[in-house]
Amino acid sequence: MTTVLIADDQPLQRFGFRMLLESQDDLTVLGEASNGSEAIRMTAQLHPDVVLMDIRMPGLDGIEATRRIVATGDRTRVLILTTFDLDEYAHAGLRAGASGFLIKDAQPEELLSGIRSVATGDAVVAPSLTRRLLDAYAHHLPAGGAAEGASQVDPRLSALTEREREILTVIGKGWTNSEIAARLHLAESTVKTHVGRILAKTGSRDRIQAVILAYDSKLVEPA
Amino acid sequence: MTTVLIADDQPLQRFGFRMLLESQDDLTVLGEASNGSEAIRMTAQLHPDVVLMDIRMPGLDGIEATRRIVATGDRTRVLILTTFDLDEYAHAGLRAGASGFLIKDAQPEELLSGIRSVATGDAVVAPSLTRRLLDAYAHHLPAGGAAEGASQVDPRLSALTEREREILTVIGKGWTNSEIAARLHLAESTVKTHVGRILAKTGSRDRIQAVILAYDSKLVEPA
DNA sequence: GCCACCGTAGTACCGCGGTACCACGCCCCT
DNA sequence: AGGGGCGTGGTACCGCGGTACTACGGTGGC
Repeated sequence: MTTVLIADDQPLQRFGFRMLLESQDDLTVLGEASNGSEAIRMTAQLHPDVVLMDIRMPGLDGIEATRRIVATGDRTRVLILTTFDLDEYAHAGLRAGASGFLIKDAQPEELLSGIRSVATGDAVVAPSLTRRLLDAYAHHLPAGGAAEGASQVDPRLSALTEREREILTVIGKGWTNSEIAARLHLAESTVKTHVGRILAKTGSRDRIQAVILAYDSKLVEPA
Repeated sequence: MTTVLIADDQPLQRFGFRMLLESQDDLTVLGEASNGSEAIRMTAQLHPDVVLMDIRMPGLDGIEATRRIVATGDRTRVLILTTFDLDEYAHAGLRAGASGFLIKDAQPEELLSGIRSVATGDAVVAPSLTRRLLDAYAHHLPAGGAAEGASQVDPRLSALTEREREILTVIGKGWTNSEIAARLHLAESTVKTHVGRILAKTGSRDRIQAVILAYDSKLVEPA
């Protein structure tokens, strides 16, 4: 028997998941959490085999919740379920230690088999994401290494090197590539290389997403 | 007995809706459509009392499907259900003739009562949308002027028209021109015209500066 | 009745941004 | 001595973004 905790801020979505899971003999829903903090608390208390985790939740989001749950060393596995197949999320989610990543745009059967796979220790990634994930990881692996303390660093930035975070900061200030090159005494091609890696690592499709990330992660502060 | 057609491209979402609705004695699900065209065809065939319509669907979207269903003059009512409470959607949806507009971030009871209201000819709008809808419709009358609240609008945004502020908001969310066009039902050239005027009026050299402005002026909030 | 503004839409053009791929020197670790 | 990560730099290509200009229907003001 596999036990599951549902973490999603949308009541209707939770309801659907619960109905689907409980229609299966081998799956039991232990509870429902509507945000990240709740998910962490309930996981510590109920020790489910699998947490079905939504990313977008008020307060503590699914990525951060995943990180903390995985950090406990408990045997609970996290399967992230999101509406969008943005690599940004996939990256951050997998870096956070999730065992799987599926998009909600999936057949019920896929979700069920995903849960069963994750419960037995396997990993699952939505087909539509697999390719891009491989590309991104082939491009460059994490490195990051230490940086354990780091405290309130946004997990999505954790893969970036020192220099890359610097560049991201000025991207967030709206500088163009040529401006960055001039003011940091670099060749524009170097700047492009950095920017490319930043986009790949953070899963941003263009510098605009990176600007938004810089703001959301408080790398740059609103004026 | 109220009959319902579910139109949503996400199988899991449909499953949840179906389970919820069928748990009620007075509601029957006649069928499920996974895109707009299917919704239209099935409506013409099954004549449900209510169509539960998602906006984002591949091919023909929910707005256009709503328009065509309403245009048939049939007594079928459309209740739009969307993930986001963007006013663009609400506007477009209600203009298209929808009888209601709810966000998926709702309690199951709200959805059920919404369906019953719409079936009896009433209209339903999600509480979080009501205010903005009223604001927008008020603007329809006297061209703003008063705007008693006036709130804390950033002076740099004061030259913008209502529509331009809308566009700037989604620019701030990182949408590309083509995404804006698609989701707001505009031609890309129109979007470019708007963007160009926004940049000119705000003194931004590119959309990146506009994104930063949107954050700094609190037009969009950090996640 | 006319004019100004707004929202819509189109065409044509060009440059920056992003990608793909390659390359080299430095430093740290084994 | 090797290897891997990092920062630097280069070339080539292409698509999206932004500009310039035009146009037209609707609405509200005068």
